[in-house]
Amino acid sequence: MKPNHLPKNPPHDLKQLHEQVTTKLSQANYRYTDNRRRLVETLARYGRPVTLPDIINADPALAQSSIYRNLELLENIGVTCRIAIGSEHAHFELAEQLVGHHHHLICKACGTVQDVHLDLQIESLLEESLAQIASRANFSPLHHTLDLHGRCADCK
Amino acid sequence: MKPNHLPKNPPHDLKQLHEQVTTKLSQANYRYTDNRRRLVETLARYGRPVTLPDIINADPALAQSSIYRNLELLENIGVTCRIAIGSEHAHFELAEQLVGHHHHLICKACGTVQDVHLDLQIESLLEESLAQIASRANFSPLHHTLDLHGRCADCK
DNA sequence: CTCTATTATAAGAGTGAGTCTCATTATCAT
DNA sequence: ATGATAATGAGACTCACTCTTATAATAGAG
Ligand SMILES: [Mn+2]
Ligand SMILES: [Mn+2]
Ligand SMILES: [Zn+2]
Ligand SMILES: [Zn+2]
Repeated sequence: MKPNHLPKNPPHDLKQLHEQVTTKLSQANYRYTDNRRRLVETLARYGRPVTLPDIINADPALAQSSIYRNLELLENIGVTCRIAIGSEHAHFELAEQLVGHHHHLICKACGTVQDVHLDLQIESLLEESLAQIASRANFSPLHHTLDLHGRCADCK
Repeated sequence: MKPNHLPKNPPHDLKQLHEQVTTKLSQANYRYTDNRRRLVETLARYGRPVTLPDIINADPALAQSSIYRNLELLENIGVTCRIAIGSEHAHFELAEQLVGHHHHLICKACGTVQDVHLDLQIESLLEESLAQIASRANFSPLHHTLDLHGRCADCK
């Protein structure tokens, strides 16, 4: 029912990603500066939600304040997404509009987050069930988040 | 964000709740002080995840530092739970050990969080699917979180 | 009931992730 | 080129949360 499953574009296709970001930026009358390009590229290279220190570690030339400013700008036009883990740092990744709907494995030990995809059948059953719950509570649903918490392969 | 309000009628199983908390505290060699009793009671009365200002608003006699300290202590013995919404304040509620497994409706406008229960059949299908995903990623699952984001009845 | 060791409290100082300011720099339009 | 606008980045600042520490409450021994 709900078109929550948008086409997934593999993050290894950097050129196509940059084209999509270019379009979104120009539609909002923003420039695709070198700073922004490197930020998007860093997120794409990681391929999983990362913290601000992760980003600076991958590209130390980027300034903290500029990264935060651009992450907010890019989030507003649907390029990136901020996710709230329990960790002291927020995590950032490419938006589902670009990389498709997915979920997260969150390691309680090292804090790393990994993308995973739910079986399409369960995903749609879940959507249906959540829509029911929402209408019962007179709640307007926008999107859901589903995280699995535990210990990653490296930490167990 | 609109102010939060306590429900008029406290649940009539408060006594049982206090008994359970007493047991957990004494097993860990902690005292069930007046501060801790009032904190647990405030969380029970709200019946949904609340922020620290919410708690102080409901019981202004409680000191901020004591609330934080006791919330951490109570979380360590499985009485309360801290949840990370995107909001500037963390949210706290009674642990699932005490109130059962459930999920959350999160309002993007006013920030309030509401407890909801998923259909048992879908819940077990989901568990199964997540277990598969975890084993495929060599990940040791502990628990999952499922939130529906949107606009609550009051805000839409 | 004292006395004492231990636990809990609370005011305020401290921490740090994230935001804001503003002077400088880059880019675009003419 | 010249002026207008957008973007940058260093550092000041905010504020949710933690830590310190002096005081208060409690349990247990005698
Ligand atoms: Mn999903
Ligand atoms: Mn569930
Ligand atoms: Zn790990
Ligand atoms: Zn609302």
